[in-house]
Amino acid sequence: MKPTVMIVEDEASLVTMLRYNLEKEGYAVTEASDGEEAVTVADETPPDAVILDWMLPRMSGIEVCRQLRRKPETRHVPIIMLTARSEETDKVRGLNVGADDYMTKPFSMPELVARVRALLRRAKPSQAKGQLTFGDITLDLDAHRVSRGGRYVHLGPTEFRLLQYLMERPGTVFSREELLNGVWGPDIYVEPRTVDVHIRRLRKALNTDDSIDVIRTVRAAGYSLDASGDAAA
Amino acid sequence: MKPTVMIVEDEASLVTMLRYNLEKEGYAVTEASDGEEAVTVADETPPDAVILDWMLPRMSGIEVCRQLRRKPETRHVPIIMLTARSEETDKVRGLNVGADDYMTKPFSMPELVARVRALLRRAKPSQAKGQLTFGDITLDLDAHRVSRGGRYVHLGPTEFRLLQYLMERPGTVFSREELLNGVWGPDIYVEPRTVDVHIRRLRKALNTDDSIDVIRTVRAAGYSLDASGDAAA
DNA sequence: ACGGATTTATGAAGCTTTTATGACACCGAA
DNA sequence: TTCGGTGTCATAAAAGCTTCATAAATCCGT
Repeated sequence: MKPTVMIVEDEASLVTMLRYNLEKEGYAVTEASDGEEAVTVADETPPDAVILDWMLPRMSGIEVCRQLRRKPETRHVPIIMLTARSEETDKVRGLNVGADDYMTKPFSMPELVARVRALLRRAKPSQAKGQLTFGDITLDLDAHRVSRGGRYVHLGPTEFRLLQYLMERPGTVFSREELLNGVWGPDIYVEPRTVDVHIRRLRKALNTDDSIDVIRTVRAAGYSLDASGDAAA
Repeated sequence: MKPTVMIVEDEASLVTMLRYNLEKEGYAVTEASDGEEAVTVADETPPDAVILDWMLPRMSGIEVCRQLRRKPETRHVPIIMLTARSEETDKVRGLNVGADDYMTKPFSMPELVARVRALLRRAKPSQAKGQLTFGDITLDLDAHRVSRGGRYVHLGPTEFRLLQYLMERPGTVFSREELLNGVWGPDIYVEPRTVDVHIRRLRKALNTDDSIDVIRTVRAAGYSLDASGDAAA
Protein backbone atom coordinates (compact mmCIF):
# COMPACT_ATOMS: atom_id res chain seq x y z
CA MET A 1 0.00 0.00 0.00
CA LYS A 2 1.13 3.52 -0.84
CA PRO A 3 2.26 5.69 2.06
CA THR A 4 -0.10 8.56 2.74
CA VAL A 5 1.18 12.09 3.10
CA MET A 6 -1.07 14.74 4.57
CA ILE A 7 -0.61 18.31 3.39
CA VAL A 8 -1.77 20.99 5.77
CA GLU A 9 -1.54 24.30 3.97
CA ASP A 10 -3.96 27.11 3.24
CA GLU A 11 -2.34 28.42 0.10
CA ALA A 12 -4.12 26.58 -2.67
CA SER A 13 -1.46 26.93 -5.34
CA LEU A 14 1.17 25.50 -3.08
CA VAL A 15 -1.07 22.59 -2.21
CA THR A 16 -1.55 21.81 -5.87
CA MET A 17 2.13 21.80 -6.51
CA LEU A 18 2.87 19.64 -3.50
CA ARG A 19 0.19 17.17 -4.36
CA TYR A 20 1.43 16.88 -7.92
CA ASN A 21 4.99 16.20 -6.90
CA LEU A 22 4.15 13.81 -4.12
CA GLU A 23 1.75 11.76 -6.18
CA LYS A 24 4.33 11.58 -8.92
CA GLU A 25 6.59 10.00 -6.30
CA GLY A 26 4.01 7.37 -5.59
CA TYR A 27 2.45 8.71 -2.42
CA ALA A 28 -1.20 8.98 -1.61
CA VAL A 29 -2.12 12.51 -0.59
CA THR A 30 -4.70 13.97 1.72
CA GLU A 31 -5.11 17.67 2.37
CA ALA A 32 -6.39 20.09 4.92
CA SER A 33 -6.53 23.83 4.62
CA ASP A 34 -6.73 24.72 8.27
CA GLY A 35 -5.75 23.32 11.62
CA GLU A 36 -9.06 21.91 12.68
CA GLU A 37 -9.55 20.20 9.39
CA ALA A 38 -6.08 18.74 9.69
CA VAL A 39 -6.98 17.03 12.93
CA THR A 40 -10.18 15.68 11.46
CA VAL A 41 -8.54 14.39 8.32
CA ALA A 42 -5.73 12.79 10.27
CA ASP A 43 -8.35 11.06 12.32
CA GLU A 44 -10.14 9.65 9.32
CA THR A 45 -7.10 8.74 7.28
CA PRO A 46 -4.05 8.40 9.48
CA PRO A 47 -1.15 9.67 7.40
CA ASP A 48 2.35 8.20 7.32
CA ALA A 49 3.87 11.66 7.14
CA VAL A 50 2.67 15.24 7.50
CA ILE A 51 3.67 18.44 5.78
CA LEU A 52 2.49 21.18 8.05
CA ASP A 53 2.39 24.89 7.47
CA TRP A 54 3.32 26.97 10.47
CA MET A 55 0.77 29.69 9.89
CA LEU A 56 -2.72 28.38 9.60
CA PRO A 57 -6.24 29.67 10.00
CA ARG A 58 -8.20 28.50 13.01
CA MET A 59 -5.39 26.62 14.67
CA SER A 60 -1.66 27.17 14.67
CA GLY A 61 0.66 24.58 13.26
CA ILE A 62 2.14 24.14 16.65
CA GLU A 63 -1.21 23.21 18.08
CA VAL A 64 -1.92 20.80 15.27
CA CYS A 65 1.37 19.20 16.06
CA ARG A 66 0.36 18.67 19.65
CA GLN A 67 -2.99 17.29 18.72
CA LEU A 68 -1.37 14.79 16.42
CA ARG A 69 1.04 13.72 19.11
CA ARG A 70 -1.78 13.03 21.49
CA LYS A 71 -3.43 10.29 19.55
CA PRO A 72 -1.79 6.92 19.56
CA GLU A 73 -2.31 6.41 15.84
CA THR A 74 -0.52 9.58 14.85
CA ARG A 75 1.87 9.79 17.76
CA HIS A 76 4.91 8.78 15.78
CA VAL A 77 4.05 10.28 12.43
CA PRO A 78 6.96 12.30 11.10
CA ILE A 79 6.09 15.97 10.62
CA ILE A 80 7.77 18.51 8.38
CA MET A 81 7.10 22.10 9.34
CA LEU A 82 6.89 24.79 6.68
CA THR A 83 7.48 28.37 7.63
CA ALA A 84 7.81 31.70 5.92
CA ARG A 85 10.11 33.07 8.53
CA SER A 86 13.38 31.51 9.40
CA GLU A 87 13.61 32.77 12.91
CA GLU A 88 15.42 30.71 15.38
CA THR A 89 12.68 30.79 17.95
CA ASP A 90 10.21 29.32 15.51
CA LYS A 91 12.57 26.55 14.73
CA VAL A 92 13.04 25.82 18.36
CA ARG A 93 9.38 25.85 19.08
CA GLY A 94 8.69 23.61 16.17
CA LEU A 95 11.19 21.07 17.34
CA ASN A 96 9.85 21.30 20.83
CA VAL A 97 6.38 20.26 19.86
CA GLY A 98 7.80 17.35 18.02
CA ALA A 99 8.27 18.35 14.41
CA ASP A 100 10.87 16.14 12.82
CA ASP A 101 12.07 18.44 10.14
CA TYR A 102 11.80 22.04 9.18
CA MET A 103 11.83 23.93 5.89
CA THR A 104 11.73 27.61 5.13
CA LYS A 105 9.67 28.98 2.29
CA PRO A 106 10.50 29.19 -0.46
CA PHE A 107 11.93 25.71 -0.79
CA SER A 108 12.80 23.45 -3.67
CA MET A 109 10.29 20.77 -4.41
CA PRO A 110 12.88 18.05 -4.99
CA GLU A 111 14.38 18.72 -1.61
CA LEU A 112 11.06 18.50 0.13
CA VAL A 113 10.25 15.25 -1.58
CA ALA A 114 13.65 13.95 -0.60
CA ARG A 115 13.06 14.81 3.00
CA VAL A 116 9.67 13.18 3.01
CA ARG A 117 11.23 10.06 1.63
CA ALA A 118 13.96 10.17 4.24
CA LEU A 119 11.51 10.59 7.07
CA LEU A 120 9.33 7.77 5.87
CA ARG A 121 12.29 5.49 5.54
CA ARG A 122 13.43 6.33 9.02
CA ALA A 123 10.00 6.01 10.54
CA LYS A 124 9.30 2.62 9.08
CA PRO A 125 11.34 0.49 11.43
CA SER A 126 9.87 2.13 14.49
CA GLN A 127 6.44 1.14 13.33
CA ALA A 128 7.55 -2.15 11.92
CA LYS A 129 5.95 -4.47 14.38
CA GLY A 130 6.54 -8.12 14.26
CA GLN A 131 3.77 -9.53 12.24
CA LEU A 132 3.38 -12.42 9.93
CA THR A 133 1.04 -12.73 7.02
CA PHE A 134 -0.15 -15.60 4.94
CA GLY A 135 -2.80 -14.90 2.39
CA ASP A 136 -5.48 -12.92 4.13
CA ILE A 137 -4.31 -14.07 7.53
CA THR A 138 -2.33 -11.75 9.76
CA LEU A 139 -0.64 -12.66 13.00
CA ASP A 140 0.54 -9.74 15.09
CA LEU A 141 3.16 -10.67 17.64
CA ASP A 142 3.02 -7.37 19.54
CA ALA A 143 -0.71 -7.18 19.89
CA HIS A 144 -0.85 -10.93 20.16
CA ARG A 145 -3.64 -11.00 17.68
CA VAL A 146 -4.75 -12.87 14.64
CA SER A 147 -7.08 -11.66 11.97
CA ARG A 148 -8.40 -13.10 8.77
CA GLY A 149 -9.82 -10.85 6.11
CA GLY A 150 -9.81 -7.96 8.57
CA ARG A 151 -11.82 -9.86 11.12
CA TYR A 152 -10.24 -10.64 14.44
CA VAL A 153 -10.04 -14.25 15.38
CA HIS A 154 -9.70 -15.48 18.89
CA LEU A 155 -7.20 -18.21 19.57
CA GLY A 156 -6.04 -19.93 22.72
CA PRO A 157 -2.37 -19.67 23.62
CA THR A 158 -1.48 -23.03 22.13
CA GLU A 159 -3.37 -22.45 18.92
CA PHE A 160 -1.66 -19.10 18.67
CA ARG A 161 1.78 -20.62 18.98
CA LEU A 162 0.86 -23.40 16.61
CA LEU A 163 -0.28 -20.96 13.97
CA GLN A 164 2.80 -18.85 14.50
CA TYR A 165 4.98 -21.89 14.04
CA LEU A 166 3.25 -22.80 10.81
CA MET A 167 3.24 -19.25 9.50
CA GLU A 168 6.94 -18.94 10.05
CA ARG A 169 7.48 -21.91 7.78
CA PRO A 170 4.58 -21.88 5.35
CA GLY A 171 4.24 -24.77 2.95
CA THR A 172 6.40 -27.13 4.93
CA VAL A 173 4.81 -30.25 6.33
CA PHE A 174 5.44 -31.11 9.96
CA SER A 175 4.83 -34.37 11.68
CA ARG A 176 3.01 -34.42 14.98
CA GLU A 177 6.28 -35.10 16.71
CA GLU A 178 7.86 -32.09 15.11
CA LEU A 179 4.97 -29.89 16.05
CA LEU A 180 4.98 -31.12 19.61
CA ASN A 181 8.65 -30.42 19.75
CA GLY A 182 8.46 -26.98 18.18
CA VAL A 183 5.24 -25.68 19.63
CA TRP A 184 4.89 -27.43 22.94
CA GLY A 185 8.57 -27.65 23.62
CA PRO A 186 11.08 -30.46 23.73
CA ASP A 187 10.47 -31.42 27.34
CA ILE A 188 6.72 -31.72 27.32
CA TYR A 189 5.11 -35.03 26.74
CA VAL A 190 1.58 -35.26 25.46
CA GLU A 191 -0.19 -37.64 23.17
CA PRO A 192 0.66 -36.96 19.53
CA ARG A 193 -3.04 -37.11 18.80
CA THR A 194 -3.47 -33.97 20.83
CA VAL A 195 -2.06 -32.11 17.89
CA ASP A 196 -5.09 -33.15 15.89
CA VAL A 197 -7.38 -31.49 18.34
CA HIS A 198 -5.51 -28.22 18.22
CA ILE A 199 -5.38 -28.31 14.48
CA ARG A 200 -9.09 -28.76 14.48
CA ARG A 201 -9.64 -25.82 16.76
CA LEU A 202 -7.33 -23.73 14.69
CA ARG A 203 -9.29 -24.62 11.60
CA LYS A 204 -12.59 -23.91 13.22
CA ALA A 205 -11.41 -20.48 14.33
CA LEU A 206 -9.80 -19.58 11.04
CA ASN A 207 -12.24 -20.92 8.54
CA THR A 208 -15.24 -18.70 8.59
CA ASP A 209 -18.09 -19.71 6.33
CA ASP A 210 -16.81 -19.05 2.87
CA SER A 211 -13.07 -18.96 3.37
CA ILE A 212 -11.01 -21.92 2.32
CA ASP A 213 -9.04 -24.15 4.63
CA VAL A 214 -5.45 -23.04 4.87
CA ILE A 215 -4.25 -26.07 6.76
CA ARG A 216 -3.43 -29.05 4.67
CA THR A 217 -3.53 -32.53 6.11
CA VAL A 218 -0.92 -34.84 4.69
CA ARG A 219 -1.82 -38.35 5.46
CA ALA A 220 0.85 -40.27 7.31
CA ALA A 221 3.06 -37.17 7.34
CA GLY A 222 1.47 -34.34 9.24
CA TYR A 223 0.16 -30.86 8.57
CA SER A 224 1.22 -27.77 6.75
CA LEU A 225 0.05 -24.27 6.14
CA ASP A 226 -0.96 -24.25 2.54
CA ALA A 227 -3.34 -22.18 0.49
CA SER A 228 -4.43 -24.80 -1.99
CA GLY A 229 -6.11 -27.69 -0.26
CA ASP A 230 -4.77 -30.35 -2.54
CA ALA A 231 -4.92 -28.77 -5.93
CA ALA A 232 -1.91 -28.79 -8.16
CA ALA A 233 0.52 -25.92 -8.09
CA MET B 1 2.72 34.85 42.46
CA LYS B 2 6.07 35.77 40.96
CA PRO B 3 7.46 33.42 38.36
CA THR B 4 10.55 31.59 39.57
CA VAL B 5 13.70 31.45 37.49
CA MET B 6 16.38 28.97 38.34
CA ILE B 7 19.98 29.89 37.56
CA VAL B 8 22.35 27.01 37.08
CA GLU B 9 25.82 28.45 36.78
CA ASP B 10 29.12 27.88 38.55
CA GLU B 11 30.64 31.28 37.97
CA ALA B 12 29.63 33.23 41.07
CA SER B 13 29.97 36.73 39.63
CA LEU B 14 27.73 35.87 36.72
CA VAL B 15 25.16 34.43 39.07
CA THR B 16 25.13 37.63 41.09
CA MET B 17 24.59 39.71 38.03
CA LEU B 18 21.86 37.50 36.72
CA ARG B 19 20.07 37.40 40.03
CA TYR B 20 20.19 41.16 40.34
CA ASN B 21 18.75 41.74 36.91
CA LEU B 22 16.10 39.11 37.12
CA GLU B 23 14.88 40.16 40.53
CA LYS B 24 14.71 43.70 39.28
CA GLU B 25 12.34 42.41 36.63
CA GLY B 26 10.12 40.93 39.29
CA TYR B 27 11.14 37.32 39.20
CA ALA B 28 11.91 35.04 42.10
CA VAL B 29 15.29 33.42 41.74
CA THR B 30 16.78 30.14 42.86
CA GLU B 31 20.32 29.07 42.13
CA ALA B 32 22.43 26.00 41.77
CA SER B 33 26.14 25.87 41.15
CA ASP B 34 26.38 22.40 39.74
CA GLY B 35 24.28 19.88 37.92
CA GLU B 36 23.28 17.71 40.82
CA GLU B 37 22.30 20.67 42.88
CA ALA B 38 20.22 21.89 39.99
CA VAL B 39 18.17 18.74 39.96
CA THR B 40 17.66 18.91 43.71
CA VAL B 41 16.68 22.54 43.72
CA ALA B 42 14.30 22.04 40.83
CA ASP B 43 12.74 19.27 42.78
CA GLU B 44 12.18 21.41 45.84
CA THR B 45 11.14 24.57 44.06
CA PRO B 46 9.89 23.82 40.56
CA PRO B 47 11.00 26.79 38.47
CA ASP B 48 9.00 28.43 35.71
CA ALA B 49 12.12 28.91 33.65
CA VAL B 50 15.73 27.79 33.78
CA ILE B 51 18.95 29.48 32.78
CA LEU B 52 21.41 26.68 32.35
CA ASP B 53 25.12 26.79 31.79
CA TRP B 54 26.40 24.27 29.31
CA MET B 55 29.60 23.54 31.21
CA LEU B 56 28.98 22.49 34.77
CA PRO B 57 30.77 20.59 37.50
CA ARG B 58 29.47 17.14 38.42
CA MET B 59 26.88 16.95 35.69
CA SER B 60 26.78 18.43 32.22
CA GLY B 61 24.12 20.88 31.23
CA ILE B 62 22.85 18.45 28.71
CA GLU B 63 22.31 15.87 31.41
CA VAL B 64 20.57 18.35 33.66
CA CYS B 65 18.29 19.09 30.76
CA ARG B 66 17.41 15.45 30.45
CA GLN B 67 16.80 15.10 34.15
CA LEU B 68 14.48 18.04 34.12
CA ARG B 69 12.59 16.67 31.14
CA ARG B 70 12.17 13.40 32.90
CA LYS B 71 10.13 14.71 35.79
CA PRO B 72 6.56 15.63 35.00
CA GLU B 73 6.70 18.80 37.07
CA THR B 74 9.65 20.22 35.18
CA ARG B 75 9.06 18.52 31.88
CA HIS B 76 7.85 21.62 30.10
CA VAL B 77 9.89 24.27 31.80
CA PRO B 78 11.53 26.52 29.23
CA ILE B 79 15.29 26.29 29.35
CA ILE B 80 17.85 28.78 28.10
CA MET B 81 21.25 27.30 27.49
CA LEU B 82 24.37 29.36 28.05
CA THR B 83 27.53 28.40 26.30
CA ALA B 84 31.00 29.73 25.71
CA ARG B 85 31.30 28.17 22.34
CA SER B 86 28.99 28.90 19.50
CA GLU B 87 29.50 25.78 17.51
CA GLU B 88 26.65 24.46 15.52
CA THR B 89 26.96 20.97 16.92
CA ASP B 90 26.53 22.20 20.44
CA LYS B 91 23.55 24.13 19.37
CA VAL B 92 21.98 21.17 17.76
CA ARG B 93 22.70 18.92 20.69
CA GLY B 94 21.25 21.45 23.04
CA LEU B 95 18.09 21.69 21.03
CA ASN B 96 17.86 17.95 20.82
CA VAL B 97 17.76 17.52 24.54
CA GLY B 98 15.02 20.05 24.68
CA ALA B 99 16.52 23.43 25.38
CA ASP B 100 14.18 26.18 24.25
CA ASP B 101 16.68 28.88 23.59
CA TYR B 102 20.35 29.34 23.34
CA MET B 103 22.76 32.16 24.12
CA THR B 104 26.47 32.45 23.58
CA LYS B 105 28.69 34.05 26.17
CA PRO B 106 29.26 36.87 26.43
CA PHE B 107 25.73 38.14 26.12
CA SER B 108 23.92 41.31 26.96
CA MET B 109 21.91 41.25 30.12
CA PRO B 110 18.91 43.07 28.66
CA GLU B 111 18.70 40.53 25.87
CA LEU B 112 18.77 37.63 28.24
CA VAL B 113 16.07 39.16 30.37
CA ALA B 114 14.01 39.75 27.25
CA ARG B 115 14.31 36.16 26.22
CA VAL B 116 13.35 34.93 29.64
CA ARG B 117 10.28 37.11 29.48
CA ALA B 118 9.46 35.81 26.03
CA LEU B 119 9.80 32.22 27.07
CA LEU B 120 7.63 32.70 30.12
CA ARG B 121 4.98 34.48 28.15
CA ARG B 122 4.66 31.79 25.60
CA ALA B 123 4.99 28.93 28.05
CA LYS B 124 1.89 30.12 29.84
CA PRO B 125 -0.80 29.34 27.31
CA SER B 126 0.78 26.08 26.27
CA GLN B 127 -0.09 24.61 29.60
CA ALA B 128 -2.03 21.88 27.90
CA LYS B 129 1.06 20.06 26.78
CA GLY B 130 1.33 16.53 27.80
CA GLN B 131 -1.79 14.56 27.39
CA LEU B 132 -2.57 11.25 25.90
CA THR B 133 -5.83 10.06 24.52
CA PHE B 134 -7.20 6.70 23.67
CA GLY B 135 -10.77 6.52 22.56
CA ASP B 136 -12.75 8.58 25.02
CA ILE B 137 -10.05 8.34 27.64
CA THR B 138 -7.77 11.26 28.29
CA LEU B 139 -4.72 11.19 30.49
CA ASP B 140 -3.36 14.59 31.37
CA LEU B 141 0.22 14.45 32.50
CA ASP B 142 0.30 18.04 33.67
CA ALA B 143 -2.79 17.90 35.79
CA HIS B 144 -2.10 14.28 36.62
CA ARG B 145 -5.64 13.52 35.80
CA VAL B 146 -7.62 11.01 33.88
CA SER B 147 -11.05 11.40 32.41
CA ARG B 148 -13.30 9.15 30.44
CA GLY B 149 -16.10 10.58 28.38
CA GLY B 150 -15.60 13.94 30.06
CA ARG B 151 -15.98 12.50 33.52
CA TYR B 152 -13.00 12.63 35.81
CA VAL B 153 -11.74 9.37 37.12
CA HIS B 154 -9.73 8.98 40.25
CA LEU B 155 -6.70 6.74 40.10
CA GLY B 156 -4.00 5.92 42.59
CA PRO B 157 -0.42 6.71 41.60
CA THR B 158 0.35 3.20 40.50
CA GLU B 159 -2.80 2.87 38.45
CA PHE B 160 -2.01 6.19 36.86
CA ARG B 161 1.44 5.11 35.82
CA LEU B 162 0.12 1.79 34.64
CA LEU B 163 -2.46 3.47 32.47
CA GLN B 164 0.10 5.92 31.16
CA TYR B 165 2.41 3.07 30.27
CA LEU B 166 -0.32 1.31 28.40
CA MET B 167 -1.54 4.45 26.66
CA GLU B 168 1.92 5.22 25.39
CA ARG B 169 1.98 1.90 23.63
CA PRO B 170 -1.62 1.09 22.84
CA GLY B 171 -2.41 -2.27 21.38
CA THR B 172 0.77 -3.93 22.47
CA VAL B 173 0.52 -6.77 24.91
CA PHE B 174 2.77 -6.70 27.94
CA SER B 175 3.57 -9.55 30.23
CA ARG B 176 3.37 -9.05 33.96
CA GLU B 177 7.12 -8.99 34.11
CA GLU B 178 7.29 -6.27 31.52
CA LEU B 179 4.74 -4.20 33.33
CA LEU B 180 6.48 -4.61 36.63
CA ASN B 181 9.65 -3.56 34.97
CA GLY B 182 8.20 -0.60 33.16
CA VAL B 183 5.72 0.70 35.69
CA TRP B 184 7.12 -0.31 39.03
CA GLY B 185 10.73 -0.05 37.96
CA PRO B 186 13.50 -2.53 37.33
CA ASP B 187 14.68 -2.73 40.91
CA ILE B 188 11.42 -3.29 42.69
CA TYR B 189 10.37 -6.77 43.48
CA VAL B 190 6.72 -7.60 43.94
CA GLU B 191 4.66 -10.61 43.09
CA PRO B 192 3.76 -10.71 39.40
CA ARG B 193 0.19 -11.37 40.49
CA THR B 194 0.09 -7.92 41.98
CA VAL B 195 -0.26 -6.65 38.46
CA ASP B 196 -3.61 -8.40 38.26
CA VAL B 197 -4.85 -6.48 41.22
CA HIS B 198 -3.87 -3.15 39.78
CA ILE B 199 -5.36 -4.04 36.45
CA ARG B 200 -8.56 -4.81 38.24
CA ARG B 201 -8.51 -1.50 40.08
CA LEU B 202 -7.81 0.28 36.84
CA ARG B 203 -10.69 -1.45 35.17
CA LYS B 204 -13.05 -0.72 38.00
CA ALA B 205 -12.17 2.95 37.89
CA LEU B 206 -12.31 3.26 34.14
CA ASN B 207 -15.29 1.15 33.25
CA THR B 208 -18.33 3.04 34.34
CA ASP B 209 -21.66 1.33 33.81
CA ASP B 210 -22.12 1.32 30.07
CA SER B 211 -18.59 1.87 28.80
CA ILE B 212 -16.69 -1.04 27.37
CA ASP B 213 -13.55 -2.50 28.86
CA VAL B 214 -10.49 -1.03 27.22
CA ILE B 215 -8.08 -3.44 28.82
CA ARG B 216 -7.69 -6.72 27.07
CA THR B 217 -6.52 -9.78 28.90
CA VAL B 218 -4.43 -12.05 26.78
CA ARG B 219 -4.22 -15.38 28.43
CA ALA B 220 -0.73 -16.61 29.06
CA ALA B 221 0.65 -13.39 27.63
CA GLY B 222 -0.43 -10.35 29.61
CA TYR B 223 -2.53 -7.26 29.12
CA SER B 224 -2.95 -4.56 26.54
CA LEU B 225 -4.87 -1.39 26.02
CA ASP B 226 -7.27 -2.23 23.28
CA ALA B 227 -10.65 -1.00 22.24
CA SER B 228 -12.14 -4.10 20.74
CA GLY B 229 -11.90 -7.09 22.99
CA ASP B 230 -12.17 -9.66 20.27
CA ALA B 231 -14.60 -8.07 17.90
CA ALA B 232 -14.00 -7.37 14.26
CA ALA B 233 -11.72 -4.61 13.08
C1' DA C 1 -14.64 -52.64 -6.74
C1' DC C 2 -14.70 -54.45 -1.94
C1' DG C 3 -13.46 -54.98 2.83
C1' DG C 4 -10.31 -54.55 6.29
C1' DA C 5 -6.67 -51.70 8.16
C1' DT C 6 -5.00 -47.12 8.99
C1' DT C 7 -5.24 -42.57 9.81
C1' DT C 8 -7.72 -38.36 10.67
C1' DA C 9 -11.80 -35.58 12.28
C1' DT C 10 -15.00 -34.62 15.87
C1' DG C 11 -17.55 -34.04 20.11
C1' DA C 12 -17.65 -34.33 24.86
C1' DA C 13 -15.83 -34.91 29.60
C1' DG C 14 -12.49 -34.21 33.24
C1' DC C 15 -8.73 -31.88 34.77
C1' DT C 16 -5.21 -28.19 34.97
C1' DT C 17 -3.72 -23.65 34.47
C1' DT C 18 -4.57 -18.93 34.54
C1' DT C 19 -7.26 -14.88 35.83
C1' DA C 20 -10.68 -12.28 38.51
C1' DT C 21 -12.24 -10.93 42.93
C1' DG C 22 -12.85 -9.82 47.69
C1' DA C 23 -10.73 -9.34 52.01
C1' DC C 24 -7.01 -8.03 54.92
C1' DA C 25 -2.83 -6.30 56.84
C1' DC C 26 0.65 -2.79 56.46
C1' DC C 27 2.52 1.83 55.67
C1' DG C 28 3.14 6.52 55.30
C1' DA C 29 0.95 11.07 55.07
C1' DA C 30 -2.53 14.31 56.57
C1' DT D 1 -5.73 8.12 64.28
C1' DT D 2 -7.90 8.03 60.05
C1' DC D 3 -7.34 7.56 55.25
C1' DG D 4 -6.02 6.43 50.86
C1' DG D 5 -2.84 3.33 48.55
C1' DT D 6 -0.39 -1.10 48.05
C1' DG D 7 1.00 -5.75 48.08
C1' DT D 8 -0.53 -10.68 49.29
C1' DC D 9 -3.56 -14.41 49.93
C1' DA D 10 -7.27 -17.55 49.53
C1' DT D 11 -11.03 -18.67 46.73
C1' DA D 12 -14.10 -18.40 42.89
C1' DA D 13 -14.60 -18.40 38.06
C1' DA D 14 -12.92 -18.84 33.52
C1' DA D 15 -10.51 -20.57 29.77
C1' DG D 16 -7.80 -23.86 27.77
C1' DC D 17 -5.60 -28.48 27.41
C1' DT D 18 -5.51 -33.49 27.07
C1' DT D 19 -7.61 -37.68 26.56
C1' DC D 20 -10.86 -40.85 24.92
C1' DA D 21 -14.40 -42.95 22.30
C1' DT D 22 -16.42 -42.91 17.92
C1' DA D 23 -17.41 -41.45 13.28
C1' DA D 24 -15.33 -40.46 8.69
C1' DA D 25 -12.10 -40.66 5.36
C1' DT D 26 -8.39 -42.74 2.91
C1' DC D 27 -5.43 -46.53 1.62
C1' DC D 28 -4.16 -50.99 -0.01
C1' DG D 29 -4.19 -55.60 -1.29
C1' DT D 30 -6.96 -58.77 -3.46
